[in-house]
Amino acid sequence: MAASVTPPRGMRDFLPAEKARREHALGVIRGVYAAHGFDEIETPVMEDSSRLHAGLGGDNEKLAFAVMKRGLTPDDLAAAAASGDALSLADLGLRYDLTVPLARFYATHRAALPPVFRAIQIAPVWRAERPQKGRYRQFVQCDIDIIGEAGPLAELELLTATVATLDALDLGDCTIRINDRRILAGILGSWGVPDELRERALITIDKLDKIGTGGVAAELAELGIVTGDADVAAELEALTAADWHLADGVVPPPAWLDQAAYSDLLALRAALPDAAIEFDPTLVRGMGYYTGTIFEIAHADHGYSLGGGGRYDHMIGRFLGHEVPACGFSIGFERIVDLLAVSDEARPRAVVLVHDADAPLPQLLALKAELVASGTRVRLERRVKNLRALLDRVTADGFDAFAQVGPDTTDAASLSFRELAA
RNA sequence: GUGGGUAUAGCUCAGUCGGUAGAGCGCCUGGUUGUGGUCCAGGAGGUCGCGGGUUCAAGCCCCGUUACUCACCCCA
Repeated sequence: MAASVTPPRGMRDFLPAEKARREHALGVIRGVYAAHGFDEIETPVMEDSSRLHAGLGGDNEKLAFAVMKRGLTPDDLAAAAASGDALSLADLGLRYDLTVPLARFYATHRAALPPVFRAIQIAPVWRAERPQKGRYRQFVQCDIDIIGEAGPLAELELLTATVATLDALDLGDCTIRINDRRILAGILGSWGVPDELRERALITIDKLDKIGTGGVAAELAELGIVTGDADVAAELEALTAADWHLADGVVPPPAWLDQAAYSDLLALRAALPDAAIEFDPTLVRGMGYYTGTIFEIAHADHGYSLGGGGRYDHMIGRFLGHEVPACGFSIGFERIVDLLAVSDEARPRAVVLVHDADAPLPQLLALKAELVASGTRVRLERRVKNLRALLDRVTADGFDAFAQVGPDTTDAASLSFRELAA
């Protein structure tokens, strides 16, 4: 078997059934997002290499696919080899998320955009990771972002639209975990964690559900992140055991709790009483650019998240020169598409016309044209020895009925359709 | 980047103690069957992922390698 015909590692072809399923889901997501007042945009799959490596992507920057400059000379190669900087051979790269391109897009087009811009981006991104279940090297993200709104209205609209989308997709048992970077900063501050170690500390805290409070405390100590006499394990224990239902809060509030941030989260929760939203003071998001609220979609049946987002008030300033507040929420399309029940959406009747190999082409085309004109989806199939295999296949492909075309068939009315059992 | 598993026909997979390659489905041909969703017979199709080694003999044992896959790290 020739190995050369497989798609690139971690990237996939989609057969008709799977493609249809994906497009259906995308249609639902687009529809809900649009109904909530967001406008879809598109940006190139590549960005300048320097922009992708500006320190905004966290670890994802290391996973970026680079695109080599055209017309490289042996001198260029030698210089790169001498400096050990392979990235100097690249001037472009494939985007590893949709947020960095959006910030660049906004900086470019702000004059043509409303003061508060609500964007939809549904597009593939690329990361050179080792593929595994639920993880690919090319995958689609469905982002909504609100740029130019500093207040909680942005968070509320994003949460509302996302919850409505998950609902419309009929994904059972989803919970949205929320936290605020300011709260995390408060915890780290109370432990005396120096600024330069905070990102690393957050990564460790993020493992809480896997390695437990003791494990996190041990790792923090091991890495030299917490050196003082703070009893990290005990505090984490108390913090995870506390009843955080965002109703009245914990009384009395812990000393490290950022009251302003916490009040904001309480307000969000109160404004969306029907949504399954849970405050989790240990929720961390990998991206370094978040500045305030952070969200993550958890599903009861899966260890990984189905999406996430948060507020990133300083990123656009990196491109624009002055600060513009922004907040976004992303659904990981690949991770939800497999969870969807196959929906029997209303679709046009689809029929198969089985004809003999020597059937006159004008007859077939006329029959097909007549049915197509009436709004029916039509597939022509040449008769085969074993009809069952053919009928099973077209049934699986979603066709509803079939008819045999004979010499006496003059128009669609003279066809005798038999329903295909689903 | 670190581990484990897998690799045999177009597809899904058997292949015993090492003895020259098998099944089902699909495909082709002929027949059968009320314009036929049935059944019967026959046929085509395989460098056993790739490269070494051991052996009289390797799909099977050993070493290497590649791909796929699952998990870790990290992430959606």
